[in-house]
Amino acid sequence: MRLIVARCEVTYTGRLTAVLPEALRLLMLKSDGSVLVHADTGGYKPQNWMTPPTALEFEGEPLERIVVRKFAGKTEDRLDIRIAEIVSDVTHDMGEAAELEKDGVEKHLQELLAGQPHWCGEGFRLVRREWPTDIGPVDLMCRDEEDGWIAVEIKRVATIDAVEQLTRYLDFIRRDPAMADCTGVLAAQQIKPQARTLAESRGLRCVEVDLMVLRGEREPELTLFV
Amino acid sequence: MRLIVARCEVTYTGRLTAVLPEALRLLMLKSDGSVLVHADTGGYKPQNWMTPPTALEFEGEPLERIVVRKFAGKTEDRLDIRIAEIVSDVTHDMGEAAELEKDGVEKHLQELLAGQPHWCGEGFRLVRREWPTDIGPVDLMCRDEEDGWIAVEIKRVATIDAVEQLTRYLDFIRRDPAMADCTGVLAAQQIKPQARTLAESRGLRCVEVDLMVLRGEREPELTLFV
DNA sequence: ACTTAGATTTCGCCG
DNA sequence: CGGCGAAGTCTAAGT
Repeated sequence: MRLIVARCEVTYTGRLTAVLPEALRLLMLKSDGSVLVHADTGGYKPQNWMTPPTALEFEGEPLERIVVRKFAGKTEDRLDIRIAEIVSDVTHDMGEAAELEKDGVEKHLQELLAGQPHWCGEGFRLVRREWPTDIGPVDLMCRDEEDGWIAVEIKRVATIDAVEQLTRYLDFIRRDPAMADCTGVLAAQQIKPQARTLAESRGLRCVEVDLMVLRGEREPELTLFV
Repeated sequence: MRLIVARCEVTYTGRLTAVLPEALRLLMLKSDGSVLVHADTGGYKPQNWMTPPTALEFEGEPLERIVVRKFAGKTEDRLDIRIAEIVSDVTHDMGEAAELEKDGVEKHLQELLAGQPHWCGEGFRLVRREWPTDIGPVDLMCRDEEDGWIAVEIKRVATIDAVEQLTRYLDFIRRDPAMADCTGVLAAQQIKPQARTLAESRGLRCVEVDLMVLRGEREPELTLFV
């Protein structure tokens, strides 16, 4: 990884046009071809960047210009870095960094709900996970106490997109006469109000689930009015 | 900005739990409180990070541990960096970096079309931008020469999602008897063929607009057959 | 190569 | 402060 601290002006042309006026910034050139331009503020995002694969071109001695090119389809993306002054320029061999181990993403929610489908609805039994349809798999397919079919879409945060997704699945599932009365449940850690509005306007049930409760690490909230 | 190249192990707990095994990485500590952990590969994204506002805690001399805390509502987010070996540790005063000037995003398109709604359709007058519905605001609400209502959805690149979005808005708008005959227009710099097909099958008009023409920097194309 | 869906999405705007 | 939608979203997985 090459780290250059320099006073520079950066121009991006591609999907849009963007110009960064001359200022002191960090240029991060990764060994996979990534180029990131970071300011001292601005948080997570680089001010400008190019994702791999890229072709780099260096001009000047000392360095005066870096051109980063990418051939993405018909249009060429280009990052043009004009360097006015170099404050620091170091290269570190960092080798291979181990992968990130994550826990708590949507997949885990699906695993937990598959094992305890009653959190999706009273008396639900799991038929199978990743129930296939012509347009992709539904997260869970369940049956209720009256043997009715229920397709369950699981999200960490459910937005309107999730409602559309579940609606599409149901459209296809119901084409099978045996499942014409299949209903839908949207299960998520958090359901956005507008997603709930849309879901209920389409007759889809909404269930908010708690990861801690699913893991048995917290008691479910008591129902005050029975 | 403080740049530390170090062999370290990083643990994140918050919205999920993630562990990075010990390896050589770049730690970027920005003056706004951002902390980014970058590997030499992996492109654009940091392997781990925390966005401002944060509280940093340093332990050991030489540095052995950095704890980054964030108080986001009810749950505390925490990044725990355990440093095994420091390869480099430098701080640069980068001052204020000028803002990024972007050009060609959807907002500009909406501003320009709001000022010249006739590009969306003959004789259109703007009623308001960001017309509210129960499921979110429509980009433009217009009336035509016969005082008919038209909802306009604006996109940089219109895909099927944009058609679905406009359809949803119309479903809700038309529930008001006074607007039951509201029609829809999809306006975009580029309309994908499948989006156009779906839109027209639903009776929605499609308009491709040219940013240069809207700005008056280019003459509109002549209509060959009048 | 293209499409789809997830993401600790992040970010900005408007209520 | 929360909700919503755009983003040069990025990225990984499936086709």
